[in-house]
Amino acid sequence: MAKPTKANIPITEHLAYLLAQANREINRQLELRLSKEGVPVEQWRILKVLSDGNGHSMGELAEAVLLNHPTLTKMIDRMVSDTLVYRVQDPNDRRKVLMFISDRGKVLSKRLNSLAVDQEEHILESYGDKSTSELKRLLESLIDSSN
Amino acid sequence: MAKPTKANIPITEHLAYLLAQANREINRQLELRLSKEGVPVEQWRILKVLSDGNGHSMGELAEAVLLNHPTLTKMIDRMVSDTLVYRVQDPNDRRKVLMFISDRGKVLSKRLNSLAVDQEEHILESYGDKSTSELKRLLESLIDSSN
DNA sequence: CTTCAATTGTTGAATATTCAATATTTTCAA
DNA sequence: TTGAAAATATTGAATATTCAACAATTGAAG
Repeated sequence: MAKPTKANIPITEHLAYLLAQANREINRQLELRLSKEGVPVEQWRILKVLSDGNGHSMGELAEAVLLNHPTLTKMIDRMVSDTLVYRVQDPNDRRKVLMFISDRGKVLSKRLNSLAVDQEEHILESYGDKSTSELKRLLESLIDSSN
Repeated sequence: MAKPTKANIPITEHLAYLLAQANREINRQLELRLSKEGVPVEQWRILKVLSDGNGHSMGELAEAVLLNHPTLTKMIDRMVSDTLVYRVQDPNDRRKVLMFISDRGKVLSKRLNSLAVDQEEHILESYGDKSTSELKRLLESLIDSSN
């Protein structure tokens, strides 16, 4: 007689595993490109978010760049030393710190962006236009459905 | 006149970012479930890979569970202390160490699997059958095209 | 008003990961 | 057969991340 339980799924069929694997691979490629500027992926994200020119609180930023608070604080400390960003106390809520991108940060951000865009284009070539946009759509929708 | 360069893409449209975000979210959910057994996601992966009953070398295992060698070595050290897995020197190539799952490891692995399957089912419900299988297909194909 | 809970960010200690160096074994060319 | 190079795993030091505690400010109830 057949077992009532579902057949054992190999790890390579778990969505969680496929996401981790794909993320690892794409991240590795991006890391490699950004390393030409000696910048970790997280700093690219931070600069990119701040490059709208607005002030962003640490909490908001942590959420946006997928880092938890203490890790972000310490990374921002380094970026402040490198004069890529700077802190301003929020005048409307003095618990908050608003982060801004510096001129130097903007210059670097532009160079990083073209490296990142290079990668996107490389993916489009090898993986295809259609698959890429479909994958992005599905990922967005997965993220939405998880909240 | 229009700029010849591509318009600045927001970070939320980069595939690398969407993958990181989705991975973070799904991983967090899985982590939460596995925490009922006090086991990190990586140990679930290790046990799952080893639960075919065969010996797997450290290199092979590191690749399969998405960890680099030194990290895996140290995690395996802990799992050996917990008697979930054990090391055997490969008789055919004495540079290698073959990892095996213990009986205790098998018992734990089964419990972890149902937690992981729970999650898959939860995703199927909220995200849909069709989207899930399509997403998996696209992820596999992205991973393939990256090698 | 006053007080107490919630929010925000940082810090220091504990933990985990990574990098470079090492040890061992195997492979392979001379 | 020998010796150098490659492959495999581990180690220890350097880095990075996380957790829990803390400090400061705000919000809100009484």
